[in-house]
Amino acid sequence: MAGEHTLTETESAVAQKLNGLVLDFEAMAIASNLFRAANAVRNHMERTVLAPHDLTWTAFVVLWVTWIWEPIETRTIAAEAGFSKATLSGVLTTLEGRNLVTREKSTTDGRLVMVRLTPVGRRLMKKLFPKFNEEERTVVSRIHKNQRANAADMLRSICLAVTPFDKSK
Amino acid sequence: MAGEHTLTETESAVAQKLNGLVLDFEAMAIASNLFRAANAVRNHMERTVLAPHDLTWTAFVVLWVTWIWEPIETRTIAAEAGFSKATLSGVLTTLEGRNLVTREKSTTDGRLVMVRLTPVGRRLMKKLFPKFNEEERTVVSRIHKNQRANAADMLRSICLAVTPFDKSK
DNA sequence: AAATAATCGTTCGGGTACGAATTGTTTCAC
DNA sequence: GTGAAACAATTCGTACCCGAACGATTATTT
Repeated sequence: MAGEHTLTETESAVAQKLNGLVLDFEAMAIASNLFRAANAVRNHMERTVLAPHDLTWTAFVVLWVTWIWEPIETRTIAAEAGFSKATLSGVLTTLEGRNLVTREKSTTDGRLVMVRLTPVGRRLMKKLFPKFNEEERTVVSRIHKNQRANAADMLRSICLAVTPFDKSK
Repeated sequence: MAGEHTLTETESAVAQKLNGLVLDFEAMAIASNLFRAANAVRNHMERTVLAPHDLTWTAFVVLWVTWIWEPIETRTIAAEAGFSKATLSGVLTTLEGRNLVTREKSTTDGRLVMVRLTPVGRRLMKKLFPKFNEEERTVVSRIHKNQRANAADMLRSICLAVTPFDKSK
């Protein structure tokens, strides 16, 4: 993470490549840093909190969402966690094999599948989440306290801007 | 993306799960929104700009870094793009098979591999990047202009906070 | 009631993603 | 100068990750 080239160096290099074209370097910097940050945080979490319990970031997110809202439909987990149903299917199989979650057909609608945590999964989350939140505190530690609400808002604005539906307002 | 539960609902649900424990909900919101945003942006870019050219997000990032700095060492690409050398190896093989990049051993150090764009790759980037930047403009469109520099800084602060070395200052 | 459409979770194929082990190269100690 | 240590990229094994296609179930039409 954190490439060795500075922003200005990159800008002038790009400017040379596309002589005369109008580029929004500020937008470029935000998009680029958004990914550096997300990657850095995920790697940090996996190394410090998740790896000792043999959990990937994605697996943890699925456990977390299920823990909060169980019983929960798979489509809701996917929407809440932010990845596709196809991805979720595989992750659930992994977690099921490790006896952390259970799948069962909905009794009211045969198409739906309800997901729950096993007692083992519930115990794991109760132990893990405080540690996780502790590291989340590290993540934001260099953002001024009075700027943090602002930071969350900005990230929400970015989500809104690229969400397909409801682009108005 | 954009789960159906509001932040406050989530907070009270979590609070119930961990009765009495002190949690930093602001940190939680920032970390969570960071990933929603990063995912949303990547998916948006893949659907609007990249899919027509059969490129994944990662493949595009590799092409971009190479385009700006070629000839470039593989380890530098990985550092600049923010993922592991193991990942890069696979992506380079894919891009090489599509005749978009070339690999060649460094003449001065036999351990290093230098990567370049092929003419085809260079032509692709010259056409693609302006469209990409156009969409980056969409990404930041809902952040107030006078807040954008701030946004980039916050994301950099997050990177710094979780970067293993040089935690001081 | 029987086609038709919509919706759900899964599967499939191709492409990332990582840490650990591996292979090849250079450098360092002596 | 030769063995050891350091370093670079790749390979390996496992686990995501997505869109598209699929089969099963429910809803809608007529």
